[in-house]
Amino acid sequence: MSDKLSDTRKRATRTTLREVAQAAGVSVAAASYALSGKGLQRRISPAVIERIREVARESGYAPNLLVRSMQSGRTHVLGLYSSFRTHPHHDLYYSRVITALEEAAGSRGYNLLIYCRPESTHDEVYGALNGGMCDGVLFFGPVDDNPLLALLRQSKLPSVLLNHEDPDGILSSVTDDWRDGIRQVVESLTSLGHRDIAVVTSADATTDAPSRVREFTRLLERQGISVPTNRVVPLNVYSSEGARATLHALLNSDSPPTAVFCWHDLAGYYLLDACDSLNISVPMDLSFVGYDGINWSANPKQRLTTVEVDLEAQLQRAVHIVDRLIRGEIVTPEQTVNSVQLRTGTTLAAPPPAGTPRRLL
Amino acid sequence: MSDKLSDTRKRATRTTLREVAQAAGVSVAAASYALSGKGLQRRISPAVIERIREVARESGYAPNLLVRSMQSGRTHVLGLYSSFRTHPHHDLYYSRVITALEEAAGSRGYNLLIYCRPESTHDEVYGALNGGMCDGVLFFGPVDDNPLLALLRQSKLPSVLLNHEDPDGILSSVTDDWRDGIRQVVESLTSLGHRDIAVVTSADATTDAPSRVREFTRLLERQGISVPTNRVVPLNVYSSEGARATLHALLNSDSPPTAVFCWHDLAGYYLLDACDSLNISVPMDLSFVGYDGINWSANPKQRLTTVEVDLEAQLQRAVHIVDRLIRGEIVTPEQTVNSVQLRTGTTLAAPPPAGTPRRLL
DNA sequence: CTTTCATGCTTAAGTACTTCAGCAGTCAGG
DNA sequence: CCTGACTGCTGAAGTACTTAAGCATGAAAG
Repeated sequence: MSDKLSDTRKRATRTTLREVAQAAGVSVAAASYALSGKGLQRRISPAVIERIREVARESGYAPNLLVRSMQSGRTHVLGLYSSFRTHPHHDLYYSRVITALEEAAGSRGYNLLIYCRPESTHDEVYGALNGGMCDGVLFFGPVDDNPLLALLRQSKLPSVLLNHEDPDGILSSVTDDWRDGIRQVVESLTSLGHRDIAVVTSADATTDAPSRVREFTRLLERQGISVPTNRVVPLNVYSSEGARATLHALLNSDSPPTAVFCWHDLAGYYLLDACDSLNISVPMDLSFVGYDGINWSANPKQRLTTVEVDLEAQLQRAVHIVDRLIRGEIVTPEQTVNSVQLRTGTTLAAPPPAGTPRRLL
Repeated sequence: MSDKLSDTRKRATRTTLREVAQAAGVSVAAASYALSGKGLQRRISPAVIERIREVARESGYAPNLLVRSMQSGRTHVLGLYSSFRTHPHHDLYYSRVITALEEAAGSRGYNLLIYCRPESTHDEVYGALNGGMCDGVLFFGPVDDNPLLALLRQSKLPSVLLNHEDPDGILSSVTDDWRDGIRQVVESLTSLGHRDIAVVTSADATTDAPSRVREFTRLLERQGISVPTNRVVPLNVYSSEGARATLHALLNSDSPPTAVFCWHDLAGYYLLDACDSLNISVPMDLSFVGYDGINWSANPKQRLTTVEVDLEAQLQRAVHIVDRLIRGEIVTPEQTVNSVQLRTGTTLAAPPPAGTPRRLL
């Protein structure tokens, strides 16, 4: 007989502790003690405890976690902010990220709150992340001149950057040693004798493509090998046609490159497929190297030579750090850099002998 | 000069509205009006509003969303509960689910809370879902005799089941018309003349494998075609070796099946690869049909004949329904069934003529 | 017969906000 | 000189809980 509320309010409001207490004929405090298990040491009689429990069960009572979190200051939720627009071509990578994060977060008692609206303003995002709905934040995205990072640094919110270090060194980060990974790629290419090298990048600046590509060309130039701009081509549409178009842009020349570095493996596999359909033999005509170590294992004939990143370990580490920041076990930021390893596949060989006429298309 | 709190409490507590109000020399109410934008119609002078805003900006103040949600009853968060244990072989599918849900949720103003601990008890999960942290729940998982569903039905929590209908018809659901999909598979196989048919299933009962396989064998039996138990084999380890082992179990006989139905596409693609390495020609020696319509597009040579499911549309629909339930625009549950279509690939043909000696291994 | 103590509960304060109602102060109109 | 309206803010209640402190009762101890 809730005379007033049930008439005026429309929204089906959940059972509250007060209602349970009322129905059991006790005070709210008694109900709280009974249901939290602290009843006995707080001297609530077993009979009353049982009665309260019974009422709670019957009414489907579930304590309001918002209130609980407000008081305890803990939500047991980790926020995941990703500036990536979720394009299909990120699926294989993003899927690994989500799956590994779920595993890592769950094992430490956290759920995962995925922030779904990258088109918001920085202030909106900051408000959402720092609004108390999550205990800490994992931040996926580019780091240069990002106003959001300034807000995060100012806040006390435990945060860990993924894949990028904080230029200011204020926030914790977990990254792969991508500079060394790129170095390994460059070294293996040049030591095999490649000097005409192309790069497949992404037009999407929120990905890791720009930094990888920049480092790649920088290192090559230090060895006296320049990468002309017409040999840096984006792969934007991840389809057979898109891959073939990119390949055309790369190879339609009398002196096509002898090797291609792809900023991530998925691009590499699409291009390998395009090579196949265009009768370009890999690695005899053209070598390929990728990045990320994606296990495209249902297609084992051609395994891309790539830089293997232990993404799962990195994400586990990130959750570990943010957990310790949340618990106050550490206060100073930690920058973790995981080493990476070039993994030999079937797509890298020495270039054709100099002077060989090469017309691939 | 927070004399007491800052000494005793250790956790770095976020800036509160009270602190902002104090610093600006106004009441909490004034600060609230100023920051919420309702200042002018509530007659706070522009000068004071500006002062409060300034203090808030400097202190990095962000309103506590837990409190706001507690009062408004809205968190703008959708919970995703999935009983699937996230195995690598779910990646391609789960990735589509997450990506599509992010998109759908974000476009309607929701973030996504992924519940990460399927090993919890039903009461724990119920408490977490119904604890007020999310406005509604998308439920991914098996439906038969699930005690969690009983709790969800009892609660007022807006919920939508994905991929399975509520047997009791109380909860809303969005499913593909999988019975019809299976029917199309059976019809296309039998009309081509296949009568020796094997099934690849999963040992994991929390997947969709059991219901699909049950329906498949049921429909075959109604046509007088029985599927002996030794022709129902699980594929559990998603690797070249695992696929080869499953293929051996299926084909190591003098009368091997002429067609294989795989409960989902990923299994199908792994098996196609195993066939390739064992020199079994598909579809001449053996036909394959899958389910889900996964776009394994970097491997276009062999396209699995499969049942195309518009997962993205379904998830969008699910978010739409749960949104309307949350807003109270609909009260009665809605069962949406999306039609599916057998997509012709390269892996289905008529069986070898009867009497042909067949020894595939 | 009073004091002490344990028992079994209740009261109330605090959490960080929102929002309604209200209260001084000023000014114009009658 | 009094009334009414308007301005610019404050007080306090309400949100659903947790938890320390307190209070009434009865039994045992002195």
